[in-house]
Amino acid sequence: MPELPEVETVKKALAPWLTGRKVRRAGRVDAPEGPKYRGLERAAGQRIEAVTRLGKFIVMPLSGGDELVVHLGMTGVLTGEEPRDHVRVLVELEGRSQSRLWFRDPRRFGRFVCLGPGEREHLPTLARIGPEPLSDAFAVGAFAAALGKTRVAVKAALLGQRVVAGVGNIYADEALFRARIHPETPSSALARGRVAKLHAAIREVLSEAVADGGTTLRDYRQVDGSRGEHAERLMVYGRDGAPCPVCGRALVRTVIGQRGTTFCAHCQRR
DNA sequence: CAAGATTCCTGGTGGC
DNA sequence: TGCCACCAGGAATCTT
Repeated sequence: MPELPEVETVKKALAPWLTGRKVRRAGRVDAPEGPKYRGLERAAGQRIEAVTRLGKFIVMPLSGGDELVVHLGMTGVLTGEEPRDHVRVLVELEGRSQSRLWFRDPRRFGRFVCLGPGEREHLPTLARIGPEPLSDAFAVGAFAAALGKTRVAVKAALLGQRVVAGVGNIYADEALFRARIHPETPSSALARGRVAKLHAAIREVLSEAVADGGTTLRDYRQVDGSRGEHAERLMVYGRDGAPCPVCGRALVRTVIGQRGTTFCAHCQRR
């Protein structure tokens, strides 16, 4: 799924293309009216001042004070080449070259909206997003304090986006494996040393995946259509039944917070 | 408020 | 081009 490394890769490709361009028109294509595509018409006439990322959200501040916000969901793809089907949003830019940005999203779990000042409450997760894991804002002390506030499974806490931004199902499993932490461990039960290991593991896993251009399992693609190469380096995600890379015992699968979870019951302890 | 459950959606998969 | 039930999953929304 598109998580921080995938969205970061997309953002890097979009930034040189879109920054400074003026929106001629933006709107829904093959999609029903609704909160997932709200307010797009308002982007017309405004210049894209920057292409940034907050967790899994792509945020583009506009010259008129609004902002375009995109979440890729599970299957969302941003592209400069016209897709054959499942186009949800089209943004037309002023100028002759590369003047169309398409949002293709077969499953429609993604969002593409234009928000005015103070309207981020329309995206509650964005409004309460946690610190960026690859920035200095992600401090061990604050991470420990946030984890200490709840007894939900540590994996569920990581997926919540409030303790740390941008971690999804793939990298939660990978980080917990590296930190040798059982995914069902109550968040607040983690000793400080283990929190520090998890903090480091999250940063390692995400930065390595960013260097690989993300993880392509099925739908995710870089903006130029190429695959992210991190899939072959995954140690546990999607590998249930395969041998643990460390101890060789079969990796097991369970469900935590309605999410498939793969881990090593021997190496990862509560 | 916290925590868990449900919902959205459709391509891919596996069983028959 | 066989048919079809079932699954995956991020975030919003609903329920407890």
